[in-house]
Amino acid sequence: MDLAKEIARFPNTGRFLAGRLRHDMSEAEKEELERLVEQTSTAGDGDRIVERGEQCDRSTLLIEGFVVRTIENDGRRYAVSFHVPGDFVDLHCFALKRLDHNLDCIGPARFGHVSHAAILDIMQRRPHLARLLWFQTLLDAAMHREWIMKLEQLTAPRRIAHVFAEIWRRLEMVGLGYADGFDTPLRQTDIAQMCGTTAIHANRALAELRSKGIADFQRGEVRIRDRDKLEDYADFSADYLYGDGALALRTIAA
Amino acid sequence: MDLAKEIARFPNTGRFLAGRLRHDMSEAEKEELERLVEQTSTAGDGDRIVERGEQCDRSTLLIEGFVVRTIENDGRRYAVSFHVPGDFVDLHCFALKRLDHNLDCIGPARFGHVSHAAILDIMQRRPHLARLLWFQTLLDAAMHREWIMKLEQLTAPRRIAHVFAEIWRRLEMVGLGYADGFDTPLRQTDIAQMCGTTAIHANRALAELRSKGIADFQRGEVRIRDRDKLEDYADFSADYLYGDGALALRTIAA
DNA sequence: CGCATCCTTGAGGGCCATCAAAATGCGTGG
DNA sequence: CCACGCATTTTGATGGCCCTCAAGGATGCG
Repeated sequence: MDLAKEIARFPNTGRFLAGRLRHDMSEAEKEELERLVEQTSTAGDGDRIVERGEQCDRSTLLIEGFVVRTIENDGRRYAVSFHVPGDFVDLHCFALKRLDHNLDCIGPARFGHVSHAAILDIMQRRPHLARLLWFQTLLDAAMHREWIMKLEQLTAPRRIAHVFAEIWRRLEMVGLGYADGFDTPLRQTDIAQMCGTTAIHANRALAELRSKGIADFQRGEVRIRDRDKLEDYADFSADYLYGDGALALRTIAA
Repeated sequence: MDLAKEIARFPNTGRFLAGRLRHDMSEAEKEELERLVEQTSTAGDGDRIVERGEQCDRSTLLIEGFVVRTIENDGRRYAVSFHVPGDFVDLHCFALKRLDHNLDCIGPARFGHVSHAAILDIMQRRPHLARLLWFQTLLDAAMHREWIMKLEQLTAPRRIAHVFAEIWRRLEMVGLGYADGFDTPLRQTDIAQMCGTTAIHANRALAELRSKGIADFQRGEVRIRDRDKLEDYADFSADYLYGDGALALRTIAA
């Protein structure tokens, strides 16, 4: 499957589950999904797309840009996950109705909106596509679990290396990675929030990654010479992303 | 809704979503769910119910006992979540097919088994019930997010207090909590693994909780005098459990 | 060129990991 | 009933990671 062609044919949804189960979608399903996007919108750096507790009757697909999920507490912000283009950032809102967290843009972003009524219709008419949607929400949970282990286990530099390894793989799956790294609007503060540390310590940890030749972060440009070295250092194994590793599945029933 | 009566009428599934959306289930749905359990089984302390990577074609409902989800790394075990009776411990396996983690018993437990074929059938025939199943898998994700924040933010004693607060609330929802605390087969080692610390430090943290009068853990018996004091100390708010807090929903469409 | 934002560096102290060892509780069997 | 072994819990001492307060440099924009 040629990803560039997919994106040309399906400008809003061409990256949905790319590198994962997109190959298991029929032409009809792809067209149906693309039609689900009733409306698109844009937002800028720091904009809040969804606020904790607000009731929603539609879900949001990230078409371009970066989004973080955050929870606020005592005025401090904690990031619990992040999203790349092609992700349905709040599909779980379909069943939860109110979210337990916020969705914030990092850098400019573009979104597609899908009403919950339309998703309900899909569930009944197209169970296979519905199951793929469910799958995507479970991917989020799998990534959460990996983050929990990462936080329980790794030191700050290794956590950052782990985040870099994950971002790089996920961007590659949707055609946005480079051979020697990736670009991101993330600041050091954002990285710190994703790794449960302070911006100051994140800065020192980044310096260490640089001096060890593991990853070079410079104002949003991440350059990595040796992927194995990075992934070894971070104790990273991409299985949990359900791409083509040990846990991958090729098709899904119904 | 009288929980004791529910459990008498539905011995295998009477605790499913109790305290959450069970009130939104029709009689027919409750009966259908109970019938889904084709088989039950028991297991003992330390038994592994599901192993990372193994392919499964049925899902498991925890009827009695405690279960933790673990990921192993370098011979060390990390707990990423836990389950109480009434939880579908591996419902996500329905869409993921292979799990990214293990499911281990803490103490003796009893399980019910539901085939994926039966769930698929439910999706088409009973979309409302299917959506409740989806909801339960998303609850897990919401709890994961809270754990991430907990690990990013709190010191070891506060993390433990947070875990206690969560277990207590969840046991209460399924009729297994007491006015002054709860009982659990968890050992100090298990608590340490859930909080990303060592057994030794967990022991000191538990001593601190005891001396501060926040919680008294003695060989699986947790006694708490003042719930507000505990929850304040742990910075715990039960909203994310989607019980009857700010994020709760009363009914779910379809 | 001034300002805001982001990044970088230094010093002191607290939380927690690690190594080591002792005490407690519990079931088994003599 | 007591001795014994085992798992679990408890205590002590040392050192490292990381938080905090503080201040100085770099970058980009109007």
